[in-house]
Amino acid sequence: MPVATRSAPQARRRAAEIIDAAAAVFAERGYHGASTQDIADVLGIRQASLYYYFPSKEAALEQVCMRGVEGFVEQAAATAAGDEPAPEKVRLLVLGHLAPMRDRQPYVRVFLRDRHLLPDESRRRVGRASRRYERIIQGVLEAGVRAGELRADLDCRLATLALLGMCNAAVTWYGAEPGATIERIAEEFAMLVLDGIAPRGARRRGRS
Amino acid sequence: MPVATRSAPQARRRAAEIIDAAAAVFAERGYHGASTQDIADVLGIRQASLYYYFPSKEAALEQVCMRGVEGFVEQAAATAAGDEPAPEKVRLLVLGHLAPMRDRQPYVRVFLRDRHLLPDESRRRVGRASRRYERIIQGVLEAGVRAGELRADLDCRLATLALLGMCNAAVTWYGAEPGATIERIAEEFAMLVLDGIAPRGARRRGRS
DNA sequence: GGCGGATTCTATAACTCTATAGAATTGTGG
DNA sequence: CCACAATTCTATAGAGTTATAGAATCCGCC
Repeated sequence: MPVATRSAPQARRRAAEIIDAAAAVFAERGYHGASTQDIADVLGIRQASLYYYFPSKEAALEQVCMRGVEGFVEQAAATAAGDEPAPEKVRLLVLGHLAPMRDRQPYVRVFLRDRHLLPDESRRRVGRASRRYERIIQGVLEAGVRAGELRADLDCRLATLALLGMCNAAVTWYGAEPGATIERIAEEFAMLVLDGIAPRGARRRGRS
Repeated sequence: MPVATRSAPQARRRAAEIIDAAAAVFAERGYHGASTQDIADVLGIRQASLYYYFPSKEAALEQVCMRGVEGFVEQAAATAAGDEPAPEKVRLLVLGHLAPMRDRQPYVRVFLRDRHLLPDESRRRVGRASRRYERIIQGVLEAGVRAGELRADLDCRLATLALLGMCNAAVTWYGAEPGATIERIAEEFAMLVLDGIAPRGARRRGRS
């Protein structure tokens, strides 16, 4: 019965190439700035041929965004569940957040910039995932404060937003900053978040 | 000779309203996602009437972006030239960077997201301004390190990028985070950057 | 070698968007 | 109240975009 000419793995690989091209084009020009013609050009096929692989441009964005988020929540949840001290967890969270920017930069970039353009249903779905992710990180910080492993007067909400903003920005310049590997960035960012840029002894907190 | 019917101030005010509308629409939907029709709808006028105020949609983006950057370099240069200690300068830089997000959020938002869509010449101009801004901040950090006011082993380049990323992200959620005024955000972010989130004594640097 | 599904192509409908041309309207200073 | 510049309008050209229909081609397998 199954008379498949091209093998299923072959077909899946081709489908992945199509989405790769879409991700690359969306990442470079933005969803609205990119045309399906641009995607076809990258692949060397005709614009209409794309519609064999996805039913609409929006559906392509959805696939790209889905690959852009995948793994974040799981990785963070695993880190949060570990029994390392909070500072070490923060280190792991930073690295876990930055690593996908090396491994699937275009996908993450599109997700971060254009997820709000998704159709209602999937937008709400990724919205929920994002909020869950934020809450995991914030939870790690709050637990750290309770355990006395992090500063007692920390505003965990703002610290979470700061951490995410700092890391997310990397997607815009990673690859253009010479010498900045993901590991180096992660280490430096973690150190910065944990200890700050002021020297060890000097704490100019309660006004000198 | 000058027979102006509507006074010049009146005309300038109207022109500002037009650009305000463009900024609001670009900020909400992105440059490519927004149509000139959308801008006209906000103003309650016809799409073609906009072209009395700007010669092209691109020119409107240019005006919005220009107002989005204006002041950043000047403010940072003034802070850098002051004689406060480096940590205090960092505090001022953070506040100076965040304040425009309260006072002209749509403009800053459009600038941050869509400046790379500008036509070549103006893109290069704002590119130069951005680089100058980054260099001022990085210069403050480097001077602080040399003066012993900041940690000696700091990577000033990455710290600069971290600081900017952290602050820039605020434009996406400021106004949606209840209770987060610009002053509170600035204070918290400055504290975070300077001292980190780890408690005062605990420095887990040279592995516990 | 040729069958049949998988893949790509041609052609085009239907729509949206920017921008221009020129007419109509508005409102103020003389 | 009128002349005239400033402002807005109607109408539309022209280019580009998404998506569909159906034909053509490809290719592993019998």
